[in-house]
Amino acid sequence: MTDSATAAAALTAKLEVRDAVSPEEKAIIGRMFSDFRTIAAGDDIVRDGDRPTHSTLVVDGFSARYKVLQSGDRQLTAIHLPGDFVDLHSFLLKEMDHGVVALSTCRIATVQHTTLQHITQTQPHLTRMFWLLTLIDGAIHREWLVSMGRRPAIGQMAHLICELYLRLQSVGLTQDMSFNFPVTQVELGDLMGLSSVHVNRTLQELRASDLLSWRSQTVTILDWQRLEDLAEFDKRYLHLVKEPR
Amino acid sequence: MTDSATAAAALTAKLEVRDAVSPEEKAIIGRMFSDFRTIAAGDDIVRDGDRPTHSTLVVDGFSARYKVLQSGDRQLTAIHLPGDFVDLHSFLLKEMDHGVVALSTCRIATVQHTTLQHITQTQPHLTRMFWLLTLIDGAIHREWLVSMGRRPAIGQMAHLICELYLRLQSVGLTQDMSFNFPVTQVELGDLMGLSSVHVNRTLQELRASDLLSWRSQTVTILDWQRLEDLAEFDKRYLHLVKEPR
DNA sequence: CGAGGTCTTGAAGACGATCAACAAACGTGG
DNA sequence: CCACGTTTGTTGATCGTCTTCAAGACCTCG
Repeated sequence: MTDSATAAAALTAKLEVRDAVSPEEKAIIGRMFSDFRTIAAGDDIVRDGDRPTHSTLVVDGFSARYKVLQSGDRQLTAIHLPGDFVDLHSFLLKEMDHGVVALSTCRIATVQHTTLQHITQTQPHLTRMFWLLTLIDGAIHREWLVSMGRRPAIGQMAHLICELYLRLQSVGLTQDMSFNFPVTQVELGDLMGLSSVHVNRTLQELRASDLLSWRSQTVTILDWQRLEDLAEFDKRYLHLVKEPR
Repeated sequence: MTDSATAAAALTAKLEVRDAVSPEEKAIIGRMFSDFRTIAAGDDIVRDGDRPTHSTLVVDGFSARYKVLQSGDRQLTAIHLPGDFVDLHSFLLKEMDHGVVALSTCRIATVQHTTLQHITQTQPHLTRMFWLLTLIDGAIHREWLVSMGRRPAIGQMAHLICELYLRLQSVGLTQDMSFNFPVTQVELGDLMGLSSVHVNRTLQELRASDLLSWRSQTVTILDWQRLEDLAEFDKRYLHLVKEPR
């Protein structure tokens, strides 16, 4: 499969979970990506303050949005899986107000903003689908706010695992109850607003309760029901429902 | 001024901060609202689980998005000022994954989703402006994630005050360095993921440092520079820049 | 003037941070 | 394929921020 076809397939898969994608739309998506590149883990995909002329899609690998404070403390505000745009919002926001870092080696593809502009002029339904993608980003942000504000660390961790499992499952990246998740405990801490030491202890608690196992970057959920209960996980916020939009 | 004109003016003001609005677009906005209502403080404007057939704009008053956990703990995930849509996202997300509550008495107006649908079919630029509004919501969510995850309570509080000041100023609702903010300390706690007791002590600290005063719902910023420094506030995330979108 | 809500204060305790050290795993080059 | 260096994970001890609980003061509004 060509790079272009792989990128298109990843995006189309994500869209088709939520609505029908017409042959014409598939053709447009099939032609829209260019500039395929591989980014090393730890490198920036987009930098804070940039004014990109294109938006970037993750074709393979994990990346994250982040902001850094003067103290050096870092907060990751979103995590991107294959098929996710890392900065579709830069099309209209123009200036990046955060960076995007590759958490693992990432294969990426880009769409020119001029192409997106043309789509908004001629493809109302496809425009709404892209708008929808950014709305789901927002819904996830809200759920993370609840996790950070009101869930204890173990509930927050459980919630994150539930979310990742469903998001990965929706794009075919789970095997039974497990998935690959190549992040360190420091990164997990930056994701959840915790110290890496506390992440470590929280994970031990989850393992001791036989809720999950996590070895060599593979997470296996051992008891979905109890994990979901612990997290008070309600998947409606992921909007994994296929209907006309 | 009629209800319809007031709603249109509030929305247009917010849009014109970020991009030019054409006469035709103004005319469309002038006709799009209906169903003007007043909501009492504490009442829901939209309920979790609803499938609205319209989106709601706050014309006057303060409201907030929220989720509630089984423990009864509540987290507010966004605050809406006059001119803000509380659920523009329901147009595409379809099902509400959170509630929206009036923090003060609110005057609201609604737009039918069929009207929004028609706009997306015929008004590409206006569609992008509406999309932009939801993207700014997302940018604010991200900044709040940083606040909750990595800022101490006093920095988080300072950051919130800075944000509110600029957002209110951009729609003409500040007087010099002060603004009306009708929320209780319990609600502030729900906003920031803190207990009301800690909110109280944090506010005392801000007052003792002569950074702000807060009496009878009026916040006055006494030293913007030091407040901004304390918050590490960088207003770029509000995207208060007028440019073609 | 009374009543309910809101703010304030104190005391005690929990959750998570920090610091420091060591163990384990990984990957890189020889 | 082993050796070594670096990154990552783990543990213990101590500290600090924020929570909880409880009571009293204040304020607002009917």
